Amino acid sequence: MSKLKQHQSVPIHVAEVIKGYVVDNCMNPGDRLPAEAELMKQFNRSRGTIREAMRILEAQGLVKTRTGPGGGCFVHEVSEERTSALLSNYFYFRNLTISDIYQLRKQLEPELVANLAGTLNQQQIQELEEITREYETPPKTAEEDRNHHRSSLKFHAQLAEYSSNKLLGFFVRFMANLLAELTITRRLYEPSNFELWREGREHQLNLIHALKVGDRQQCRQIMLDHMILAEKLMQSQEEQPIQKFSQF
Amino acid sequence: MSKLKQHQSVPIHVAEVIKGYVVDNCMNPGDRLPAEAELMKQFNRSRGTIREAMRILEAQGLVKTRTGPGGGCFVHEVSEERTSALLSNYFYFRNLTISDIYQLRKQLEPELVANLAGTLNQQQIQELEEITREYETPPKTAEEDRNHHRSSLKFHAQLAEYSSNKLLGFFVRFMANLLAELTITRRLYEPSNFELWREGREHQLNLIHALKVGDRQQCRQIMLDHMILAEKLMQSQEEQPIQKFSQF
DNA sequence: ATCTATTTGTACGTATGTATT
DNA sequence: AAATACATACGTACAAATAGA
Repeated sequence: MSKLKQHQSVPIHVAEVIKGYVVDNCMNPGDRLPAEAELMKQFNRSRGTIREAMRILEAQGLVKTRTGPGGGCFVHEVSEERTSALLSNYFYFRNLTISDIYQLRKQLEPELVANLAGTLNQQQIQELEEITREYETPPKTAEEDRNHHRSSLKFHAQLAEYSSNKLLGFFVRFMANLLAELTITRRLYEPSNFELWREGREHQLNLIHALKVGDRQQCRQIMLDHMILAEKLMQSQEEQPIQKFSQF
Repeated sequence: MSKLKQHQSVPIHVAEVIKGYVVDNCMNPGDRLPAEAELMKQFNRSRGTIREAMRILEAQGLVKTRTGPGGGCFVHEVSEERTSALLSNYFYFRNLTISDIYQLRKQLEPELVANLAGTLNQQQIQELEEITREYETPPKTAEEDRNHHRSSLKFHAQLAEYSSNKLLGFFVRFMANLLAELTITRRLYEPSNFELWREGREHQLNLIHALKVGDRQQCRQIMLDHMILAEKLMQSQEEQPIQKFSQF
């Protein structure tokens, strides 16, 4: 078990073994790992080494540490923010384009809302309506346009939240976050684009209605139309690649 | 810049600042970060603290360290394995099911191969054919069946590799890896399932042909059929949630 | 409210390992 | 083969946080 893999630094190895320990013992979020002193004895390593191992696990979001008596290192559910940030970093050097993202959105978001049709409760519908109110008036400035844009993406992230398919939900939210980070000014606030703004908003209102009455096919179609429209809007910008290191 | 966020440990803060430094200076993979001694001076921190910060960045896959003269800490392109492992960890406590994954595969894989139709070169086609040869005879034992299963998933991962859409490619590969980690024995080697094995294999051969001649619609349809078949095969197993901490 | 014990956090010095020149 | 420049690991000391007496 504690055989050291060649050319792998000791802290990394320690971190891996601890990870295995968590899995083997079916530990759950909140459960406490042995204290540093204990681990020093078990691995026969110095404090610094054990601590570096802990930092590795912490960076991966798998544990949280607390000081004080009863403190220590605790198993922790990996947060969505962290995972999302880590995934963004992966794409940092890989130059995604707007069309790459929209190819996926066109596939996944209609599917997501079709699943949601007729399953949302009163409160969830209200939350969606709440968000749409954030952009009920046409944007008049670049600043306002950016806010509208972000709120609109929040609408999609919220839908993803409701999905019972956690994998689908995560992917959809991740893409919405990627787009939100761009904070592109689409110059939608210029008069020529009022019509597009109106159409986009109408889509979302129609979608909410279709979700209420549970019309799967209608949901799917509206979302697809909406994606095509949204892509058109963003494509009007130069096709700049997406590049950003996420902090957390 | 170096204002310390409250309740954020020093190493994490140092790691964040270094990350910002990489972004601000548009550093690329291979570029060298300041040496430990240098960072100790700049941040006015001890060696241990700087090293913990480095461990954090390393765990995120953003840097690699090398010993020796001319060694040090280098910016590194986040590897797919690492990202994939981190993402798996996120889903560790979230109990994904086989159907969750297949809902996505059914949407994404047909789209992926449609894009690939007529774009693959001689060598790429050969690589695919190579993989299919790994399961040209029906499996006779549980062990053989597992290997077939993994090879088949390798076929899908390889297709994803060819996609010009890096986002789509990553998602598809990630799902293939998730399924491969399951190493479920499907008892496909039992006589009753020969027919299903034959059908699945035929799909892949037909797909290669359709890719060659560049029939987008055909590619899409074959892959969809294949996904439906594959799901049926896996669903014949009890619907166990997917739970595994990825090592790397 | 204060003190005390526990546990992590930070710092420093030193010795050793390792790859390049 | 030796010198060099760097990372790796250890041990100790003390600081900070927190829970409980």
